[in-house]
Amino acid sequence: MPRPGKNSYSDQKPPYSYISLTAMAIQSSSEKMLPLSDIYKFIMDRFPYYRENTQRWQNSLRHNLSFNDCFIKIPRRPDQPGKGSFWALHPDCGDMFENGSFLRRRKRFKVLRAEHLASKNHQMIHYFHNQHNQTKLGLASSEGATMAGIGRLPHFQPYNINGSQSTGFRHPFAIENIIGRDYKGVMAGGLPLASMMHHFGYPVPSQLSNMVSSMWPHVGMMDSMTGMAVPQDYGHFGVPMKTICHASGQTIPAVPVPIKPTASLPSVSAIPSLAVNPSSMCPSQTTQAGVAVSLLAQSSASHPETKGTMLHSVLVHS
DNA sequence: TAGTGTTTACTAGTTG
DNA sequence: CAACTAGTAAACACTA
Repeated sequence: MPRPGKNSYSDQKPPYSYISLTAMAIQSSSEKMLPLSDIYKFIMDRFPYYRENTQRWQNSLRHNLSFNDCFIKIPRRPDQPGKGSFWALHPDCGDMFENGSFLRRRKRFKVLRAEHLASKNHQMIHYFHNQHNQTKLGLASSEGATMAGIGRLPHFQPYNINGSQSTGFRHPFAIENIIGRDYKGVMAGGLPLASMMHHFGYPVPSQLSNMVSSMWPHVGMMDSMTGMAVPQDYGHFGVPMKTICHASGQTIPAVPVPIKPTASLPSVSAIPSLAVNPSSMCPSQTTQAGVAVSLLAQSSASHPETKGTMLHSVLVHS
């Protein structure tokens, strides 16, 4: 990577693959699906590098959308006139990048043929249309998830039901998770940033997020609570950071939980720090964490293999 | 007609 | 070193 301080980084190529960039764009949308033109726009808005050679990278991006099973095409409804379809993330593609590199996945996400047909052409469409309707109706998230049959889909939490990201969960592809993601279980919370930097050849989140904020200041900022980068627009719960938890004026250390499930990972109920004490948290954090833990417990019961992933976004008051 | 979507082919880099 | 992933180019079909 070029050294900071020299010229501007804004026209440097971001350290993300097209898959990452596309996923970020999709995850940034309120309905978790975007038409191609809006994906282009998201990328160009945030990464000046992609304001040039548009034909080249947009062709590549379209290739990725078609080629990779992690993206699903959602046909427009009659009340959504326009060109092209919407693109969304496959619910099960959440941990493709669990090795921490957003340039290269640990494995290509591939759905089984039968699932491919069913899931890409029916179930997902059904879900997204349901989600849209429930968003309009303001149904509770768990209710909506059940109705849409998405409760069976472990990685895909129904964000933005009720018009806000109220569950406290963030899809692993959410831009703030991609940019400011925990690295192989490193605890960002009480560790001096400088000491973390010595451990990895590739930037750990603090490095990466510092780099990102210096290269692309319009993308994100450092989260004072976690040392992780978050976009300027959102905190970890999809609301401006100021509104999250500063009632007492003090910063509350947050402990990102390793995204990768480990053999030693205790059950949710066995994690002392997850025994959330509502009185010790600000209201929004209480609600968010409560819902998160509750959903997590639900999901873990039926999908224990996803526990680690689900835990990733739960911020724990230490 | 421009934008969108699919497919094939190739190169380069990474991983096991 | 084989297998894999990412990026790129290009051809072609479809459609608003």
